[in-house]
Amino acid sequence: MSVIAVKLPDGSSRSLPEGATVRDLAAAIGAGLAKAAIAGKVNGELVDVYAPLTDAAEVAIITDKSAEGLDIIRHSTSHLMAQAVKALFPAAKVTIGPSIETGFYYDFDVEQPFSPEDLEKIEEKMRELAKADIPIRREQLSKDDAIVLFKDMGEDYKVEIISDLDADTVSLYRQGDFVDLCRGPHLPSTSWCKAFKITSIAGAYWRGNENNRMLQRVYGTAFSDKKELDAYLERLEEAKRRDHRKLGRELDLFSFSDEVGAGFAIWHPKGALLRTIIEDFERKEHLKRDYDIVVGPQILKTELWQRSGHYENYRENMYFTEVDEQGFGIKPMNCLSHMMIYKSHLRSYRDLPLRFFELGTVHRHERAGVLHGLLRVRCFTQDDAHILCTPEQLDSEIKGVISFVNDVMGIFGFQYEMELSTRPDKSIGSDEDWERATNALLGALKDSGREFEINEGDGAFYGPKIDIKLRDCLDRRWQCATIQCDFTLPERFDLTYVDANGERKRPVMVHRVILGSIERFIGVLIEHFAGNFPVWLSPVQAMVMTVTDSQQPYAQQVYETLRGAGIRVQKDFRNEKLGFKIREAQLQKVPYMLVIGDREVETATVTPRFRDGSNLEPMKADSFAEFIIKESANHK
RNA sequence: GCCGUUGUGGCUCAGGGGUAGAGCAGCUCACUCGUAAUGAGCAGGUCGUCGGUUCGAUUCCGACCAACGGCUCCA
Repeated sequence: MSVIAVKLPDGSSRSLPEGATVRDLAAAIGAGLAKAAIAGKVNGELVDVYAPLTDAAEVAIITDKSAEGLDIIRHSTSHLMAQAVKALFPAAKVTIGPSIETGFYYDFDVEQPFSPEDLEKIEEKMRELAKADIPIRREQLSKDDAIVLFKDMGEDYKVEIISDLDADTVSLYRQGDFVDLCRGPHLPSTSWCKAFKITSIAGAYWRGNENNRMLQRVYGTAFSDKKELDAYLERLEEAKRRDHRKLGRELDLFSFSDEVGAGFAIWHPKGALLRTIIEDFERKEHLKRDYDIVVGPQILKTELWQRSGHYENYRENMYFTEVDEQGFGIKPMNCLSHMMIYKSHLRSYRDLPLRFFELGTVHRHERAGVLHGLLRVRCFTQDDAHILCTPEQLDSEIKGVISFVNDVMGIFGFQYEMELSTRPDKSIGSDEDWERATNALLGALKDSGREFEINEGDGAFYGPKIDIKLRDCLDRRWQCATIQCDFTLPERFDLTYVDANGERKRPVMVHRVILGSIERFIGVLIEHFAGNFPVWLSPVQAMVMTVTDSQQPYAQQVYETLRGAGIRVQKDFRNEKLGFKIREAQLQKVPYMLVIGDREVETATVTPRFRDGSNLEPMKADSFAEFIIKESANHK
């Protein structure tokens, strides 16, 4: 019998008998590894443990410790779920079932949508099949044979997928009587699915196209062991506890009302104060960076929207009204008035760049099913700016915005990632303009030295964009900041400036937001801090509370001193037990509580108690005010 | 917009073909109290909206509205 030699990741090589598989290799290295091997990577390609090795191949063993291993576990678990569904509902047609970031899903075409009880049955069946330890084996078939096979089984979707494939042969995976078209690799057998849970069910269009039939998508998650699964489920619970819709109500920040209308938040005093703090911060930061604050109206004539292209491309998202037989569009974006401000003067190249900043409130008619708390609303305020500059200034302006984003994200304590989105199908403007704009963004991204991704066809209709996704403390990503190039609007509005030679030139425009929508940003902020806002953002920074009625006069003095110093302070002089007042302030997540008892009255001090239960040293009320002011200035 | 689930007092939830209950919050009274809930009493709902079935609907049926979980779309 001849012998082959394979190379391992550490550079060493191993001799194996011809026909040896990945599993054999793992066994040759050690019994522990053989037990942990769920797949292999041969010459950079993932394969099953049953895959035979070839001479001189570079081989790595994949275990459940790696991201690739987890991916395979999830993918195989989705197959296990499909097997269970076919066993319980033979009429169900299988479609696709990939692993995703948080687990996996499988889409089924069924006459009757699954009920919660069905899901329980499916999960139970999955356990049963996993326990049976059914081997999962790969088969290779010609395309035509595969089509016949799936046609005979009535799996029309699989037939469609295979027919679209550009290959002569396809691979199948068989586990018991269940067969699925799949590239693989998969786990050695079903018993390797050890820790999984079906999490939810939802409708999903076949191939993601809303004109197609709606399928039933069953979501689940899987991990290499129970402990990690439990940790994930606990994280879901934590996310639920932090849900900004729940905290928004509990902290009395905002609400929604049927009578007001879907997607329109109403801001209660504490929420409105939080907004104001953020908005004041933004004005200050923009003025620091040479932006000009501007303000435009809420509705503008329909003809203006026609001229800008919004009427053509964005009409279905806009609200329209009529006043004195004149049509108006409620603004879904702030750019138009900024354009008109630019046009109000003859501009020189010496004026540029011009940076117009507006905390602009916009209305967008979002489809009913997409609304979600503050994260997706129909009326929101953007920290919007339009930069008008010469083509030569474009690069440095974009870099300036990226650095602005970096500063602000640092202050709020968010990590972030950047993505470049290119020209979509529905768009306006010439190919040359698109290319120029895309290159400008690409150049700035490369210069930033940070990693970024490219989303083909994801740009706005008027230009390419950089999207910035911040990452919260639960590692979730949120789209907030965006930087969008626009060579089209200056053209449509015939914006010009006079260059050094006295010639009329066309400026370039950049739309950009830093926080994006104040609403969405606050939603993210609430969840990120679980409502425990840092002192500089807390709508109520301190609560003065008395032990008994007798301390009221002094407590009132403390309250007035702090109010006078600009501290956001409230008082609780109710005739309640101290424990009760502390509990309430604690639930309201107020950072500092100032308990005023006889001790404080006698020494004319306050003893600040932080919401984590720790105390500061007793101090005079004005020292406490200074302390809060200093903390706030440092964005603590 | 599409699929599924849900809709009972401010909040969390029970109930169910014969015109509704609990806890918390609210109000009143007593207690004057030192770091996460003092006690007692009172009040509060045309059971999401509009139709239909029925002697009778909050309960059954239908439509609409809204919320929730997704899909598609997006700041």
